[in-house]
Amino acid sequence: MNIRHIAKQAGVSVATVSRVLNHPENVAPKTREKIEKIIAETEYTPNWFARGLNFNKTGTIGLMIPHILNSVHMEIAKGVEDVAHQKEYIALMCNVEHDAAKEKRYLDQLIKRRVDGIIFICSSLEKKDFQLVQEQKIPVVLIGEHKNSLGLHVVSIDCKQSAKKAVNHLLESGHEKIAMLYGTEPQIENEYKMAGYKQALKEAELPFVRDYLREVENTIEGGYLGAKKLAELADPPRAIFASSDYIAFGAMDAIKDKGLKIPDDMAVMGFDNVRMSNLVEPKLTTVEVPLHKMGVYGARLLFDIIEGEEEPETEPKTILLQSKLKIRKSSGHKERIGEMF
Amino acid sequence: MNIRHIAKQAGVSVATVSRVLNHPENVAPKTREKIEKIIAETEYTPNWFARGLNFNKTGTIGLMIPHILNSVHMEIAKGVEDVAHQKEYIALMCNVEHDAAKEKRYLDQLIKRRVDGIIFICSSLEKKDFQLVQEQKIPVVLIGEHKNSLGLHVVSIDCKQSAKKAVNHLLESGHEKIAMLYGTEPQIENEYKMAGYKQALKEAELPFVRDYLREVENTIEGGYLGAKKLAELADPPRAIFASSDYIAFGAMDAIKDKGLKIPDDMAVMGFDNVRMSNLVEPKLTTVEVPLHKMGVYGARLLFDIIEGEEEPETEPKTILLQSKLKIRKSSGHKERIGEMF
DNA sequence: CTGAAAGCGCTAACAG
DNA sequence: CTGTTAGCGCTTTCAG
Repeated sequence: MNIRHIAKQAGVSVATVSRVLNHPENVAPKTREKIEKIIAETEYTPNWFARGLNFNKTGTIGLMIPHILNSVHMEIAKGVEDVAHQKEYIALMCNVEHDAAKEKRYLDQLIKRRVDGIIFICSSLEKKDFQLVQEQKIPVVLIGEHKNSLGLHVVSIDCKQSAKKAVNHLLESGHEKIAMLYGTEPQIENEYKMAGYKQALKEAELPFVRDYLREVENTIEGGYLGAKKLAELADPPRAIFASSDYIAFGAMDAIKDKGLKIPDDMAVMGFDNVRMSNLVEPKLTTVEVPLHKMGVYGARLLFDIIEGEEEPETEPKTILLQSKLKIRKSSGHKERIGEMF
Repeated sequence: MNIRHIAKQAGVSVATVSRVLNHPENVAPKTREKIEKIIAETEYTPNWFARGLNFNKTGTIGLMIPHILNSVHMEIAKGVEDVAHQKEYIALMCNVEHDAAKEKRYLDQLIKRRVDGIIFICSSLEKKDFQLVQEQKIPVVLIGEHKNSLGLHVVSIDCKQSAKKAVNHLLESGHEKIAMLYGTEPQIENEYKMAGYKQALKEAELPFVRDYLREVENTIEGGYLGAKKLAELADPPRAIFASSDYIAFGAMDAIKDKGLKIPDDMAVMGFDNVRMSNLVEPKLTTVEVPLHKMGVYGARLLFDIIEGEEEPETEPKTILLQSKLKIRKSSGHKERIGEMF
């Protein structure tokens, strides 16, 4: 069923049918109605490839997701999908699994498929890969901090400041021996969080203890293992700042398994404020990150560029959103203030 | 940069270039190498639309996901993506949000884009929608039980039996007043789970109490609200069987808020065995569902059909996978048996 | 307002 | 082994 069938049935040329599809205003109402009727009856839909061949517009954006089983990333993805769907675009979600090679492979696919734009969530790609995309004039937006973001639009929070805020809260709650469990992935954001941790300690004039800083897999299991090691130290810390809630969940489990009490023996602080963080026991103090909003803002920015509102040569934008402390029981704050801020 | 540029640079015809791309064995080694070199240098990639126009094969499958923030669905999706990626296919993941209209919209898109196959996870579509797809000769696999699956390949567990098994466990643990909280979505599977619940009661010759059966949103919040109502009943149940772990999590939270002890005052049983289910307190007894495996099997089945191993007119297959009880503390089993089975 | 025809980039049958 | 050429289905000038 193609445009010629329709044309024949309507007794017009293919050009006319094409017109009612693309510029209906240039067709006489009578012929237009006739053609529209036939189109409806036959449920004809123009061949997508033929269309793409002419337009080089696909109504598709690419979305790189570090890991589709991590609800932090999926919250962001949901934000992107929400606006994409509303704009009648479709988002090709790519499950990158924190693997630069896989991300690169997906990137090639996306370029090949001529997507109209790409959003990277916490990408692990390097500058030269992004340049590849820019050469193709494909608009790009990064969500999450990135070292190589120069020249690219970015939507993010300030990881370093947020981490600092978190550690400061632990300090204010009376802790001095504070450890940090930071995830291997996403690498760059966690480096910034680590920097925030170190700076907070420094400003408090506390020594930096090498043993208190551990890299772990960014999973519940990673957190479990990391906290276990910390608890087994000769001089164990009294508080743990985890770079993600998942790590914190694992840490809490390990602490309990060691027979220690949270927060009395060891306090825990997470990062992200995923839905489960106030269902574990004790409820987890954490840093609330506006995940969904980041996705929405990122997508809006991308569509502004795609739809040409934004001049392509304009200065790249960096949108920095605010994080907030969510104070709950796990951090052992002195007063019971519920959820501050 | 198109095939003609390459042909010109190599001093050959476009046909020859096309050949080295598609049937390199039919090209003289010398010319082939020359052309391959130029292709590599110029980083030429054939226009995807032009290709699709000729082949009507896209290297893409559609994947309908009820809700991308629900890790149960995403585990399945991950299974699908794993095999798709390995087969060098790309999966268009569609976030349906339990909304039949949105699912239909996505379906139209997928058909328009000529995907090579579609996998539906717990679809809410009706028979006639599936017929639409079958008319287009697009292979389809359903993951999750479905009333209208006749004539379609299905990969699933037996929800009714699994639910029955769950309720039986509660019965064996000494409970008699057992309530059920079932999620609005995915509708059909939950109907089957409910049937299992009813049958288990019947076989135990226990009365069915209308108030003990509540429909709630399939979320933590839904579970919270539902359990709260149950706890406020004049004659409250002593155990709750939830149709999903998320509902169970919410229920546990509500029970605790009411000042009741789990499992002594009220036992809780979930369904799915999501990662968090042994991190809540007490650890949640639940039904383990082989989510990832379901995705893998579904995808394999689909690719068998796509790649023609499976004759299109063959009898539709139904692959039923096994669920298992995961017995933990929340159900209040008499003996401490750890995680049975 | 409508039709004829060129062309988008690629593939494959056909001839050589 | 390679080139010519006719499509694939659609859009869009250009004439009329």
